[in-house]
Amino acid sequence: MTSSRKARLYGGMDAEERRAERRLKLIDAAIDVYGEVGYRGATVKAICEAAELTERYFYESFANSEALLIAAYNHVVGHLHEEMAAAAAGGGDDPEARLRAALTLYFTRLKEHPKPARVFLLEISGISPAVDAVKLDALRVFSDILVPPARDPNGNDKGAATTLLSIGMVGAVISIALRWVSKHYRQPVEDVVAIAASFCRVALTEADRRQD
Amino acid sequence: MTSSRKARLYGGMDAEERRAERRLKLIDAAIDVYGEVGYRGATVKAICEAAELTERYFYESFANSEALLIAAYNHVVGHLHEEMAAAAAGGGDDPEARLRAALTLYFTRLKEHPKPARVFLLEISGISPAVDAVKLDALRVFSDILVPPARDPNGNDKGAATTLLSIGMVGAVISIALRWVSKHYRQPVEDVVAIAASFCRVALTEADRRQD
DNA sequence: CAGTATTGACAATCTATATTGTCAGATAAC
DNA sequence: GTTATCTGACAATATAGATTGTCAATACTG
Repeated sequence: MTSSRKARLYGGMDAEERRAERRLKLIDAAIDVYGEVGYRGATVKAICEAAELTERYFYESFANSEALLIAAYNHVVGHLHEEMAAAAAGGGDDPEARLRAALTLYFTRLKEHPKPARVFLLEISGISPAVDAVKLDALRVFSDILVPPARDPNGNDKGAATTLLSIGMVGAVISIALRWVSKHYRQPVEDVVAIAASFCRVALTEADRRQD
Repeated sequence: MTSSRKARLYGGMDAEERRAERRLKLIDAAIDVYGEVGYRGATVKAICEAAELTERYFYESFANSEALLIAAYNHVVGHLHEEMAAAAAGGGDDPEARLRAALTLYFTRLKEHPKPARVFLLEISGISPAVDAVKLDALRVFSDILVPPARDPNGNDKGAATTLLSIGMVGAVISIALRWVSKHYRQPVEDVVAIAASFCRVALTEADRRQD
């Protein structure tokens, strides 16, 4: 008991730390592999090899492939959203400025990291209900960053029509991103941002109009 | 030779006709099954059972599952696009009227036929490069129906920026449709059309603006 | 009716991968 | 240096479904 209370150290890390490190390596490897061959083409074996770990450690951290996909997605997208939110905050109070700042960051990151880009744009669709739910959640966050939800003075939820506007906006931005990525980043970032912003403006102004 | 020139009739149909009929039954069954369990959840066996045919006939008409998915998709979407084009034509010369007519038809059909809707909205994403290509093609047609491509007086192709506008527009419309379908058609058709149209208007007006 | 083409049911095979299990060697603790 | 823990390689098993093959029953033809 006394000696087993704290796990033996390996490489200066206790059991928990080692586990966490392996988990992270698997997530990184997964992003790499998904980026190469797609989620469906990615085998557990291939991911483990890329992570320089064996299958054993895969099942130590994840119940199955899907769990890893979700973890990888959340890893990438969580980070991205934080950055976007920060960028938006830098735009001050002007909705238009916030929007452009967030979009600029989004498309810049997309261009800097093609493989993660593939994970959260492409690979995440239509895998399973669980994955869809995760994605849906992320898109809501994404939308809220671009165009913060307008609540009426009573603090009520926005209406169904406004939701569809958000959905459409995000759909447009994602589709543009997808195309831009798949065509190897033809246009400069600022051009793409301008085009995406024109769709976001619909959500911005329509939502106002409907609130009168 | 003389007697084998014409195939034996079964049920009043010659070999070719019977083959065509079975093919059609398989496509219909596939749409049904995809609508229930998704493309990935759909086994060859299940589709054959739904079609009241055996696996043999599956491989008679299709090289593999993917081929059937593509056939089913083209079947559904080809028909839809014809109808949309006709509806648009009924809108006369006014781009706005054409747009609304086409969108109204689109969302109306979506509501009338939930299962085919699932096939061409959801099931078609990220299966394989071949399927993606088919989808890409269909979306281009879809886009051209909603907002006919503006060609400059010299008949040149539209620019890359205009392409991204089309992509964004279609992305918005499809996303709205997806949500509307998955939430069981909450809003009336005309409301959804109005929202979708507001995104299409971006492509309409921006394309003009950029052409000056 | 005899003979052949066609069909339907289903078994056999094949492939691919996930998942679990084994074990020898390496590493840290004492 | 001895022992317990941990690690890496890899074998064994399980599953699922596609694809091909067999054969008797059925429907047509002349």
